[in-house]
Amino acid sequence: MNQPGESLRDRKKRRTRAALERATVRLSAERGYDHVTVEEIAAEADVSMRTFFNYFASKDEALIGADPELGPRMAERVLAAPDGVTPFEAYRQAVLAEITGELDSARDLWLLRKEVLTQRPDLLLRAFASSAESEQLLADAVAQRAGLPGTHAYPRLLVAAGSAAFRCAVTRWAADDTLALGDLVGEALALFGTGLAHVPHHDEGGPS
Amino acid sequence: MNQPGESLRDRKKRRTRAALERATVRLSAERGYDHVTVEEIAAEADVSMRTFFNYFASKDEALIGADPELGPRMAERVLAAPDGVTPFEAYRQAVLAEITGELDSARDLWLLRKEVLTQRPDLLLRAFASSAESEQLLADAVAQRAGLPGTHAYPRLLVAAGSAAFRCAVTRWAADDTLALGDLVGEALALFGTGLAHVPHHDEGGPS
DNA sequence: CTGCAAAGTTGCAGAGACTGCAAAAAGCTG
DNA sequence: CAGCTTTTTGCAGTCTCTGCAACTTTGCAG
Repeated sequence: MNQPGESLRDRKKRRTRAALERATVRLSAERGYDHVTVEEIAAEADVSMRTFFNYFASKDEALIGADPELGPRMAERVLAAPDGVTPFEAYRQAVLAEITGELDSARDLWLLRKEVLTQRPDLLLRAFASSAESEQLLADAVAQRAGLPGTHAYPRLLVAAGSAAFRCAVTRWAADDTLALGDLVGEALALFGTGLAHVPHHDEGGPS
Repeated sequence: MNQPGESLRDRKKRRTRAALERATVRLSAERGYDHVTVEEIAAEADVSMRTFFNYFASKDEALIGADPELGPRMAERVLAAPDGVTPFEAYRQAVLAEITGELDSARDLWLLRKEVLTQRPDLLLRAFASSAESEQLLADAVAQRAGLPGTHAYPRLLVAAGSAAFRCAVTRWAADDTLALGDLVGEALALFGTGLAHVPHHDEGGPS
């Protein structure tokens, strides 16, 4: 009875993961990240502490809601983009799609995360530490699409630029939430696209 | 008797820090990063474990040899560049100067680090996690130089691009050490300078 | 429905990173 | 030497994270 949809098992797993992520974010926003123990998070999600670590390799990962399928999903998106689209553009679309999807389905969580990250900016950087594997995967996809050997700098730089863009965008978003996170990421990627050699004009918040 | 040079205290501190860094790198290269405990590192450097944590906030920091003065030093370099030099160029020079200086004074350590990072690429990413503060400092310097408000994306993106360039360069260097690390960083920064929107030509290893 | 296999959960014991505190040691200065 | 500041150290304790083995839940086929 294993419909393509989801087995009971899969549904439960998804719920547990979501509960743990949610508990981590909520409690951290409430009391501060390091005044919350994994034990408390697990209790809040109604599982044992040991189970927490079956889902997330670290507290950091849980805070950011690390998704093991994100890397593969984005890689697929990059490869699936229509011909004639540049690797940069394909990657850019993949990033933006991922972000709008995330904000669409869990905007409330991101608002709480923003609180936590405002207090502890280093957590954002740390959260990306576990994504080394995903970056590799994505870089390979970009390389394939660009017809470059895996040793070339370009693919790695592009995906590294992507996470840098995301990080900077979140930081700015946290400081001034009148702007949409998606737009900020878009702006950052645009700058990376045209190059940083010259300083961009200083017409902030001008007419759209 | 406090000559502008260095007091005995300062000299000892410097030596202890260097010994800890060196012990961390050497033992990690020898046995693998997580088969080395802080206790062993401290013993190797002839200090107590508690002293290790007076110098480095984490094992990660010790492996990479985190230097508390690096941020300020680079910020100063950026601000001290002659007028007429673009912020990008000033930053680029600061990065390259730092790297050649480092390789000049401790090439052997970097060769060992390369071994460790080949086994555990995620450590490179993690090592940067503690540099959030430094990045902020540097971004402010770049902003000042560029005459931009601290809220602008450009300065943050530039310094983020810098660490991305460094990370990617080290990764490539680890995979193929016929190339000079400094050149790889330079190449990466050049790509960020001209923009990632178009795929660069594929003439690897062509005539210098 | 029943029994079996696969997948997931749990508790436990333990290693090891890291912190706060206060005492001891070492370097500095008059 | 005496007094002061900085550094080192030991110790107790908290917390993250892991391996292991028992136990429970789900999926499935007879």
